[in-house]
Amino acid sequence: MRLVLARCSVTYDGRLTAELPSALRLLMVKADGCVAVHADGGAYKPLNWMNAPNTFVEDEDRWVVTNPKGETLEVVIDEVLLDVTHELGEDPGLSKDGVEAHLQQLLAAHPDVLAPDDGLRLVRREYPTDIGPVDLLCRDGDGGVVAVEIKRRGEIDGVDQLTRYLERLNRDPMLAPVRGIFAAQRIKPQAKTLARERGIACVEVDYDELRGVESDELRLF
Amino acid sequence: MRLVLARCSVTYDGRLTAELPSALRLLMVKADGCVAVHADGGAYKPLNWMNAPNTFVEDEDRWVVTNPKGETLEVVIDEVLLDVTHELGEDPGLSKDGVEAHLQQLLAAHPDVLAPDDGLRLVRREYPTDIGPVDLLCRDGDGGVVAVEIKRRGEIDGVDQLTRYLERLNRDPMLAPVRGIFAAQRIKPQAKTLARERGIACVEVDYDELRGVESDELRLF
DNA sequence: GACTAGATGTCGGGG
DNA sequence: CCCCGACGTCTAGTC
Repeated sequence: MRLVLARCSVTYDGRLTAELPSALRLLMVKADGCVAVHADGGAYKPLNWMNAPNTFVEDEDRWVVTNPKGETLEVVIDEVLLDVTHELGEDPGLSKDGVEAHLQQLLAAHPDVLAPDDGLRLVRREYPTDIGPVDLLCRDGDGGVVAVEIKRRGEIDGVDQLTRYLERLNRDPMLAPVRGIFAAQRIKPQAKTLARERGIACVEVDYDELRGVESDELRLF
Repeated sequence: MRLVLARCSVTYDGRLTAELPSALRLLMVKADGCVAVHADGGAYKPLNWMNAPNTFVEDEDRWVVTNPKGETLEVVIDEVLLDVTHELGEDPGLSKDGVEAHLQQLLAAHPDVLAPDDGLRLVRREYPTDIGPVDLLCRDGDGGVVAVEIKRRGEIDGVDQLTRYLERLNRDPMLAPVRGIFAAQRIKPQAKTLARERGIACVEVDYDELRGVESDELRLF
């Protein structure tokens, strides 16, 4: 990784055109060749950047970065305060926990939480349709089919997504009629309203409680 | 801005839980207090980060960053290769051109491009509804109302967005019936299919050609 | 503060 | 390679 603190101006020409007048900034060049131009603020997003793969041509006071898509980043350097290079090596990488996948896993194991009185049983996770997989497909105690869309945060586009799935599923005479459940840790009022209009049930799931149920069960063994 | 190259391990506990085992990384602390942990690859996105505002507590070999939402980033430092601090000052900022706003501007000036035979005239840009503004509202030669949704890239959620607007607009007896046009530089097949099912017209707009029309008109003055 | 829509979104998975 | 959905999305704008 190479770090350069420099007074520089930058132009990007690609998916859009953007310009940065001359100022002090950090130029970061990573081992994979990607380049980022950072100001001293504004979260982690750089002002300008070019992701790998790209070609890097360095002149005395000018960098030209181009990529196969024909985008260009040009840095004109007026003054250099720092220019250091270090090899960091491969990163062992990040392990994550607690995202939507885990919520889906927990609900797949405990579909009853979604509708305590309906006797829901899981048919399949990621049930395929021609427009993508439904998170959970279940049947209730009466044999009725239930499609479940799971989000960490329930917003209006999630309701649209479930609506599209229901539309497809209901064309299958083996499944129809299919009803929908929209499940999330928190569901926004607008999303609830839209769901109600469309006859879709909303369930707000308590993630910590669900993990509690899970660990209770483990404790039984 | 402070730049630290260090062998370190990192944990984040907040919207999710994430861990990074010990390795050489770049720690970047900006003037606004935000912290980013970068590996030597993987585009501009850091492995872990905490955006401002947050509180930063530094020990001999441990950083603890917390924010008002109760999220925590902890960095345990094993070895420091570099630790430099420079004041960069306020950045003059980025100027952009060519995004969706410009496309909307061009189409507002030339709605005829969207349906050459219909005699479209612009009624209003950003026509308000109770769920947000429609990009363009037009009338055709027969007085029929047309709602236009503009995207740089036409995808399925854009069709959903326009569908929601049409639903609202068609409740207004002064406007109904309202038909929809979905305009973008490129429209994905799935989005076209969904639009067709819903009776929404798709128009792929040539941005450069449209700019050409614009400059031709300017030339007439 | 809530809600909406845009982003050079980025990133990862599946066909 | 494109297509698609998730993201600690982030961010700017409106109400």
